Amino acid sequence: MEKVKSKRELILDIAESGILSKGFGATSIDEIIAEAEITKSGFFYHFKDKNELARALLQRYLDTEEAILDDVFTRARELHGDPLHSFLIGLKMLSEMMGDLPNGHPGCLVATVAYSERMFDRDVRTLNRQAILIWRERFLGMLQEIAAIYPPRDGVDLRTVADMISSTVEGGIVMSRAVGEPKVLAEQIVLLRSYIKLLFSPANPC
Amino acid sequence: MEKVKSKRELILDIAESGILSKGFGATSIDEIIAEAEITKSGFFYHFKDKNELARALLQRYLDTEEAILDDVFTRARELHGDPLHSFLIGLKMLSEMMGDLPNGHPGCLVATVAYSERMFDRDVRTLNRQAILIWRERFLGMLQEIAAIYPPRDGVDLRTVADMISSTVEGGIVMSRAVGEPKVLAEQIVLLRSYIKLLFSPANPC
DNA sequence: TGATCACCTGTACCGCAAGTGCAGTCTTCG
DNA sequence: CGAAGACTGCACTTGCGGTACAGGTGATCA
Repeated sequence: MEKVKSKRELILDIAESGILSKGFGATSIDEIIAEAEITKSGFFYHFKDKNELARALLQRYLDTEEAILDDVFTRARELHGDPLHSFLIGLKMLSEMMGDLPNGHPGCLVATVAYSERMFDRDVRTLNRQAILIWRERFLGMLQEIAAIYPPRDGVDLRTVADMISSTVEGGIVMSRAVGEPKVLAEQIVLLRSYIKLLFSPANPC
Repeated sequence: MEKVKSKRELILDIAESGILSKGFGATSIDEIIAEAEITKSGFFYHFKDKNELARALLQRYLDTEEAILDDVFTRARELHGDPLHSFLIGLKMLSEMMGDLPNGHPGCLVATVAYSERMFDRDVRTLNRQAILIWRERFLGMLQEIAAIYPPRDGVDLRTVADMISSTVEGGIVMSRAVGEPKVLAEQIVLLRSYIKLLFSPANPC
């Protein structure tokens, strides 16, 4: 029984892949309903307009991203009790995960929303903003735990470093897509890892 | 005589600000011609379709970006003869420049193209790819010059570090826009600078 | 002077996409 | 049986991208 998947979920799947490859505006409802084998009325039964589709899509996307991050850093912590080392392991796992995607990372909906502000309503934009802030807090918590044991070099603000994690992923995705080299994203995460390592390794004032 | 600006340039200006705030698909030709006070025929006289507008826009954008980078790193080199120090000065200047933009960075057309692949034709996508590769070579050249004097820590590939410069800017822009905090971009460039500094500072094997 | 050209205007039209509205249908479940 | 959930079918509106083509106007140049 593969047919447990509801039409609603099917619409979300089709819309997501369309939006990530073509953008929100270029993914037509006609195209989505053709692939989902439903009618236009069927579409509007589930979503009152395209913005509601965007909202549902973003929410679903953020939920799975959060689950992935939870999983990676929980497993990393199981492999090493030390906060710094487990964080570095987590970043390595993240990098490998990104490198293993056959066609490269499909793109981040957060960036899609960020780059088409006015196409989305307040709700969608707020949801997007909240997601970034949640990532900021997540990574900041981990960094503070690290900093309590390994004092970081002066002059760096931990919140900025926390943002750097998200920023590296977003930037890496843009670069990978623009240049057509999926490996770029993985490389950038490795470089980020190298920075974190340097940042928290004891300064040796020879 | 302010009227030296041709209608063509005016169209490009209006289209650019529209695209950066709403995305390519959401910026209608009707809207552009209304603001430019020309007719639809006038628009299609200059650009045979929307894709040609995109191509011209991207080309113009890339030219000004290149001019800015040239200017910043040339001035930085005049301030300090050493490649590492002048590079660090250049990054600082770049960061300050980004922080000084009153409404934050308006967004990068390269990312817009990267995130709406299928909306643009081959020409536009190739142009976009070339731009990233040019940036890669530019920064790689500077990094090699630095590495010749200050041997970098093992395990880092200079090409990846070169990509990191572009990646940081792209990621920083996405973050700034998504969260509504213009300063994030400037902060991320400062952090990148801090990494470059650590990377090329002599390792002290105490 | 008048011919040419760049740079437009005006009008009419096409097809597609995003909706709106609403009546009807099939299925499932209490 | 009846009600609710998950749709279908169809007709219609608006806006957008684009085409086609017939002009118009001011500057430049032989």
